[in-house]
Amino acid sequence: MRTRDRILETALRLFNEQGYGAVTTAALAAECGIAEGNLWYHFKTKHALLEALSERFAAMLEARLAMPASGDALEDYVQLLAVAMHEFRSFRFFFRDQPTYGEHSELVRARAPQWLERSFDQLEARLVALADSGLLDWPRERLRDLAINATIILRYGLEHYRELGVPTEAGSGTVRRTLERHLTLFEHRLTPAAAARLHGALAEIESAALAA
Amino acid sequence: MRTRDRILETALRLFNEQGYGAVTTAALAAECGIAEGNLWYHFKTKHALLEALSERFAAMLEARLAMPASGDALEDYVQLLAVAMHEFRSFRFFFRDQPTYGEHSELVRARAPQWLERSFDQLEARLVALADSGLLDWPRERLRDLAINATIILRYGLEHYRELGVPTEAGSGTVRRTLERHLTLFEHRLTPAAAARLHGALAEIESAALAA
DNA sequence: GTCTATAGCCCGATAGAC
DNA sequence: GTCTATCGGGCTATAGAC
Repeated sequence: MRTRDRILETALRLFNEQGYGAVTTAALAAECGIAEGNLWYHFKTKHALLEALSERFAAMLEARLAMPASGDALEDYVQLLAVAMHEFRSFRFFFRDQPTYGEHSELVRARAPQWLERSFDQLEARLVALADSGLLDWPRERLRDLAINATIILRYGLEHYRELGVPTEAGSGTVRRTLERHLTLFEHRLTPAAAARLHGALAEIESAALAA
Repeated sequence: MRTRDRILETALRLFNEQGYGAVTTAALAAECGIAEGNLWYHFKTKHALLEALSERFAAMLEARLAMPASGDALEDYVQLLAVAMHEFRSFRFFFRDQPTYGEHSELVRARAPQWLERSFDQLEARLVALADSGLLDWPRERLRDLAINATIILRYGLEHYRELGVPTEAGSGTVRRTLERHLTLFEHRLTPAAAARLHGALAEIESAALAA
């Protein structure tokens, strides 16, 4: 069973780096240090490998969507940001290459709209908690637009820096910069104390991700 | 010379719909109504076809970046939005598929960072004009972050709706919705009159794009 | 479970007649 | 300029020995 897991981990890494279509089964086998034929023993097709990764991806998303709130609105918001940014990087190719024709699992393509809507719900709920705690002053009927904009900024953060020619590996500081800039969306409507606590907490997210 | 142009137009349409890698030269020739061999008379390689499209893309970008300001800050901002949204749709695959390994022209990959920075400059300048006109109340040192966030929201608008499962063809209303939501970024800091004028102007952008 | 060898396919590109 | 015919190569996947 260890070979199968090593294939999955190596495939995920290579897909994240180069994209599903650009990674040949020959290259994958070489990187795993096994013969190409052995690949087909563990996965009948290349697509089956993608489906196996999709299930791990789905599990990670569902775990994040089921994340309980502690009651400390500010802490909960930061926690969601940390988990989400980790998710974007861990399964980067699912987020990045989704549009590319034919490269995606039916599982992901079918559930993506609902996952996205539920992610908006989740982020919006945490923003509502901030507002209800008196830390954020924002008209409630516009909190959803704020949640959607924040999601887009955070989600495409890595690709934004890649296009700028900035290295995006873990520790590059791009996650931190994305998080800081996303605060521009509503920072001026936070209490000064809440804004200060948020800035401090964001600084720790990237280092926490590196330690993990 | 007309066949060459028809190839370019058809290729651009198919690439925008399916991606460069997913469009085979056989499919392209069939869609053009010509033999595949004829393709190689007009373009030595598939990559040369991409380079030819890249030059048109570059020309469109440079034209937008050189767009003069009329002096009416609000009018100029709306005009920039209209041109940019048209650009995103016209050369959608360049924006969408840029990360996909090997699918891009050296020309685009090399110039992308500078184009992006200059686009931020351009948008920031128009926001500064809004602020200087007294229509927008925003701290000047944070206008660049606002410009970057706005660019990301606008640029990934189509892909955001695609992922949600919403049709994104011209006339689908997704451009209008993206423009409206991007106003959430700073609408509350506009004078009421400016906000009203902006909302009215945005409504016309999509219909203008359809007429064009 | 892992290997070697190879089949089968599709794609980009060439050659050369018209 | 446009066509038909075909090649060479790379990729996914299979067959079968060990």
